[in-house]
Amino acid sequence: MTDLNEPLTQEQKSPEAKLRGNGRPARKRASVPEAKLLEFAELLFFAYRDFTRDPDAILKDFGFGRAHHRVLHFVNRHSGLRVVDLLDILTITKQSLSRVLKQLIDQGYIVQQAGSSDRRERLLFPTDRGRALAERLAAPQSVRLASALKAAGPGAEAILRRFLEAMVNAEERPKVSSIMASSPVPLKEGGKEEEA
Amino acid sequence: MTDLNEPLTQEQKSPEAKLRGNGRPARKRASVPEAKLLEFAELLFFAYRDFTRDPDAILKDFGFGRAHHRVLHFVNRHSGLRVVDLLDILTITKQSLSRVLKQLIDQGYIVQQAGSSDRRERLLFPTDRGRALAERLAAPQSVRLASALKAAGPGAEAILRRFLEAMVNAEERPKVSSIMASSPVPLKEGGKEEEA
DNA sequence: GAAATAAGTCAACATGGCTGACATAAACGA
DNA sequence: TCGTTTATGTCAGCCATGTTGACTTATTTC
Repeated sequence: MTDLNEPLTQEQKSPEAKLRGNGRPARKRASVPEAKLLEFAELLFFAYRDFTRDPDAILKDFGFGRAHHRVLHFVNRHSGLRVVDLLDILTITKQSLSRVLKQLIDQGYIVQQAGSSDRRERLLFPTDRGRALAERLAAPQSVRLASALKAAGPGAEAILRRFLEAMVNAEERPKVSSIMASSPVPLKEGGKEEEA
Repeated sequence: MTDLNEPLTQEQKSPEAKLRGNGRPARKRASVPEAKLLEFAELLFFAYRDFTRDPDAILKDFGFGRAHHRVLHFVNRHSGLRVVDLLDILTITKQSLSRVLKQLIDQGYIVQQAGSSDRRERLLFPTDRGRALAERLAAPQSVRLASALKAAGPGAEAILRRFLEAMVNAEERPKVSSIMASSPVPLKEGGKEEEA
């Protein structure tokens, strides 16, 4: 909304200002003004801040943190993925992943199964218990998303999808598409599910 | 609190299932199906993951972290805000804020000024240096947002704004609006700006 | 003048990132 | 067949940033 140009507090403008020329776009297409872009950045911060609130509260009761949620989510939604896939998705080191994954396995939320074609691989699957927790964590987020999409108005789904996809690093997009396309693979029975 | 069920050794329990009834929405309006909502949740994760990447890399060169970015951003965009405002925005404790704020002040990115009507208050302002860093951190994010908005297509701005606003907790919305409406307040001269 | 408020500080602790080094099993290539 | 690469796991320690709790200092307010 309004607010436009942004006062510029002091004067003499300070050093940088090397990327943005001035205050007026002038040439080029009517691209979104800088000030408006920064508002979107802020809104994104607030939206994400609250998006994670509900699951965080639930996780606390289980002695887990947000890192556990991320792992459990992707294992549940794309079960059968490998450890290396998870590392790639989360963009963390295997040592970091190891810590939370181990806890989820030890406490019976996730099980591993050696890959059939490559037995070095450890494919990850949620247990019933893991699915239950994943769904419980997802529930408030789904409610929030559904109501926000509704509030956004008609056409929001397609536009938001394009927006979010374009926010991802270009080189990462094929990877993200491929992950999102991967349906959950059923756990092969017969392996030692060490429980259940 | 609660502590409820907790680990409970094996499964044989599958606690959840209490929030979601089944798999079919059946009645109600044609709301977005659960699976699609979870895709948006994933996309939001990927988008935010990459949204923070560029500034994180820059911050590293300065010996700062994401927490410094958040503080500097809000002080720059809404200069003159009080410490308590910042706590409210970030939803962290003052001890957490204190650590990063102190560093930003000590290193000349932010200055404080006692409030004129209430001298207990410490109003926060960016220095030239602080503004410069804030803008440098914002630049790649603005580029990303601008291109994502363009990719989203016509009408994206209004829809995205409504979506993001609705993603914020309802009780928080007035606060967020008020923050976003607050233009930067100029630093009153006479204080000691210790650099520039 | 007492109480409430804004801010700051110290200390201890938890989570979840990181690097580096190294181990094991399985697959692969020459 | 053997040596290398790959997928995974693990130990040890460090860092950033969140937490709680206790307490101090100004300043405003009643």
